[in-house]
Amino acid sequence: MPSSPDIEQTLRAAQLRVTRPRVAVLAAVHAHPHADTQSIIDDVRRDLGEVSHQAVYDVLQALTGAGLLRRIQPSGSVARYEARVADNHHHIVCRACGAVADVDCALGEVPCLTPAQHHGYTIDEAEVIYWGVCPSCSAAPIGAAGMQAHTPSMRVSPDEAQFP
Amino acid sequence: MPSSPDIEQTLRAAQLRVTRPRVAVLAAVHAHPHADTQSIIDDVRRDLGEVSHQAVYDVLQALTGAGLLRRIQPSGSVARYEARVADNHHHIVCRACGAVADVDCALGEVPCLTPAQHHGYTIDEAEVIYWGVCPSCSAAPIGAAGMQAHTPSMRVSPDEAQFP
DNA sequence: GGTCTGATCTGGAATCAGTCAAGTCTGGAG
DNA sequence: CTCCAGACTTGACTGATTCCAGATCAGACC
Repeated sequence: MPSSPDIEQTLRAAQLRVTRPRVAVLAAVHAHPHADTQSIIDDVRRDLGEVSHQAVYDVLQALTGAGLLRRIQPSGSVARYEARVADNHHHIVCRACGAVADVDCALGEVPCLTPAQHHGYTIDEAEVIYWGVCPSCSAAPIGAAGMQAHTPSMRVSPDEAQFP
Repeated sequence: MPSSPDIEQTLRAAQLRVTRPRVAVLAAVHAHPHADTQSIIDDVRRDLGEVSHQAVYDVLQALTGAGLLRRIQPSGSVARYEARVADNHHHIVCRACGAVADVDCALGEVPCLTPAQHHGYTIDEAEVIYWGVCPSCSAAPIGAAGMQAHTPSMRVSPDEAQFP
């Protein structure tokens, strides 16, 4: 996890001004990959005191636009952010609790960008989401029993994404 | 595209009661693959007159649960539905206009369910979204110029998903 | 260090997809 | 034809996200 000076360095390298909310947001995402916006807001406030949600949304958008963060949004979930942007990795999402885990790209470096047909589209990213059930939800089938057969639309509050 | 009796047959086969809203919703999705909820509501109302949005939401959920429809939701887009559920195909989404196109699964039948690591998860579905720019947006770079470098978060109103 | 300027932040309100709850209606089994 | 579980209507609500206008601030230049 990068230190505060590292984070400032990163921001400057991306031609972004260094502000306390930005540093805090970037630190929060580094600390809690796949965190949702509300968790990030909470974490930033724990760090800095009162910060408007608008500031956090703006910062997230700026950092995502600069390529410092990546936004992921599995069906039925709110937007989540992660700081691992260098590689083309994918995600496994638990249908029961919404927990997200990283997976390396199955096919190598920049690989899976060649679909069977491209319909004339210029492809620049392949986003793969594996849906399944995480180990802890498999172990506790009570909670998993009520889940939807297809895409889950319930409010997810995965252990992994909540801050302790 | 199935006729109205075909649709009723399909509903009965899925142990669902045949109601006018259900037939209309199923017909609308067959007619307009990748349509968003609002478009479906509009189409159903054009067909039946006043129908509550709640009814359409309920019907979409029931049909999705019964496996008659598949729900897809690319990041930054609203929920979309399609009636092609038999195979495990994927989608190409245009970053500029949000248009969606189908792609057959690159690896065969039920293939891409084996990620590089599974972290103990039990995988049952792999959802692949290719991000790129569609031919018409490539041809008209004016509109495409302002797009986000990463995931688009603007309100998409793709030609393909709107009804003519 | 002081000043300027454009980017950023604040606070509030608006928007919009989706959900909830309670009452009414109806398809289809008997 | 009757009945009733399931489907639909109505209306309000939630929660995520965006928009706006004015205040503040970081960084560059003097």
